[in-house]
Amino acid sequence: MKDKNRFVEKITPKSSDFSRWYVEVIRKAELADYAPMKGMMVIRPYGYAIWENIKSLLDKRIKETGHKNAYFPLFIPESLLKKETEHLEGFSPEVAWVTHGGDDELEERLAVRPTSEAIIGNMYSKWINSYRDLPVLINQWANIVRWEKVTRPFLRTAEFLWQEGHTAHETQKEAEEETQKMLSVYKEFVESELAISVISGLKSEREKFAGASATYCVEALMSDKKALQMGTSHFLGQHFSRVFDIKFEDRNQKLQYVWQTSWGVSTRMVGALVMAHGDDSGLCFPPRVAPLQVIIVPISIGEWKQNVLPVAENIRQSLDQKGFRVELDAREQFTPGWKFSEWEMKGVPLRLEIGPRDIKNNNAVLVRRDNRNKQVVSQDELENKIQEILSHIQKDMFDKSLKFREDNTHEVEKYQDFESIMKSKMGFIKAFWCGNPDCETKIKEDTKATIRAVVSEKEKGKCVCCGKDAGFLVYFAKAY
RNA sequence: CGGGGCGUAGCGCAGUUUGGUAGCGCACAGCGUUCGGGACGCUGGGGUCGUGGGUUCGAAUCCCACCGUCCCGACCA
Repeated sequence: MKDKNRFVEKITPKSSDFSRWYVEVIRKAELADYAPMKGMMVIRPYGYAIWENIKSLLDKRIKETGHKNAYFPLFIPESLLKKETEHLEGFSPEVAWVTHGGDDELEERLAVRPTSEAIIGNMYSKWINSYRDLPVLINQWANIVRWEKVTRPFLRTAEFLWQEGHTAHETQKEAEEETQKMLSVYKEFVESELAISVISGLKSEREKFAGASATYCVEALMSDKKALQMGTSHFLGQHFSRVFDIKFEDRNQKLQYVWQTSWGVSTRMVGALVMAHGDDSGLCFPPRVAPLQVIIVPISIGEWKQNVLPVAENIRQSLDQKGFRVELDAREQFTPGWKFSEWEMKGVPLRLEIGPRDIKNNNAVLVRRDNRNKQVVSQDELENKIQEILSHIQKDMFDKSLKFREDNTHEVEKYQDFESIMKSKMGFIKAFWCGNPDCETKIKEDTKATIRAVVSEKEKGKCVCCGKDAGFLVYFAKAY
């Protein structure tokens, strides 16, 4: 009887059906819900809080590296988008068009931005005249619409939130350095705040951004051993500046086109947190971005009811004042056990239990979400202990992610091994590639794996596919 | 966008084969007993059966179209 009830409440185990687990945990933890339009979701308060934390931490890093925020229009005239053909061809299948204003048909239809290179390029051509105007270092936080055919909450939705940086520079070298700089900002951000270990590198021609000279990325391995791109940084060369006529007079009084970059990360990050850290009990958030860092569960039995709650509330207040994200779950209709499971499912890093036993001894019990370790702590040293444990959780979660990535990265020389690993173990395959797109295509057709990142172009080896001399060391994986 | 599955109360489902006026568990509300790992009893509220059309005396059930969602392929942050 009790077992049956428990079964109904529980989510599908991650190990038995990853996709189903993913969708269930997102809905049950109230991160997001489906909207009535295809491929669109509502990000609920608990999910949005993670995005807000990501946003404020990343925004700080973006500003520290010299960028300023601005906002450009949601709509882009078709003629502007059409100026760059490669770019348009890359995006046209997924552009949403506005054709009417009120009842009147527009003379020129407007694209709902699938990305903002075109509108920003157009404005930069007005703003940039001299080398003295450079560099231009602008970032915007915005929503993006791409009419995707296959969607999944957070990972690929028709509308998503992101940050897109767009910079213009005097020299190629400076723009290339900017591209690398932002790539490393992303890598450090994902690893230190999201506690997800990533690889970074260059995209192949086939995988790169439409219109870019070079696309770099950070890629992580999710716990089903498929790869997820978590951020991109593009070196755009003078591609867009020629198209949008972004010219400046250089130090020798010659007219030049600017060198550009663009880079972005999106709400996909939230999906990555779910898939990288979650387990059969639900979500598990790293403390740095967790919506709640500490949940206080009072054990208030019988006559202790009057005594436990005030103490719990005092603890909540003092932790709150110290800047911890903390809540007290004082709901009477649920038992402590129920609350334990509930908050574990919602991924709160640390649970604080306080009951009659603890109050007698001036203690509290702290339980970690990531490894369930339990310890009794004196109420007098709660703050320090919690601070310490939270930082341990952050570190341990990253170490676990790093180990997972390393354990699931396979160095392969023979094509036969490549195929069998992709069929069974999955994960990253680190191998040599000759650079021929035909090999890339064959590998994709045979195994569904794609090149996630080129990590070195100077190594010497034999192509895992054709066996010819190869200069590229690359990571392959099945990707989201 | 192709191939397949699903859509019935907030969630999970039964009912559809064989048409006859909608049900179960959980959740929710009230009262009481409980509370250190998903408590229990009694009482109660909640449904245009995804949407629109058709067949029929009568449709959750049969037919058509559309929408949404999930899985597998082709395309992508």
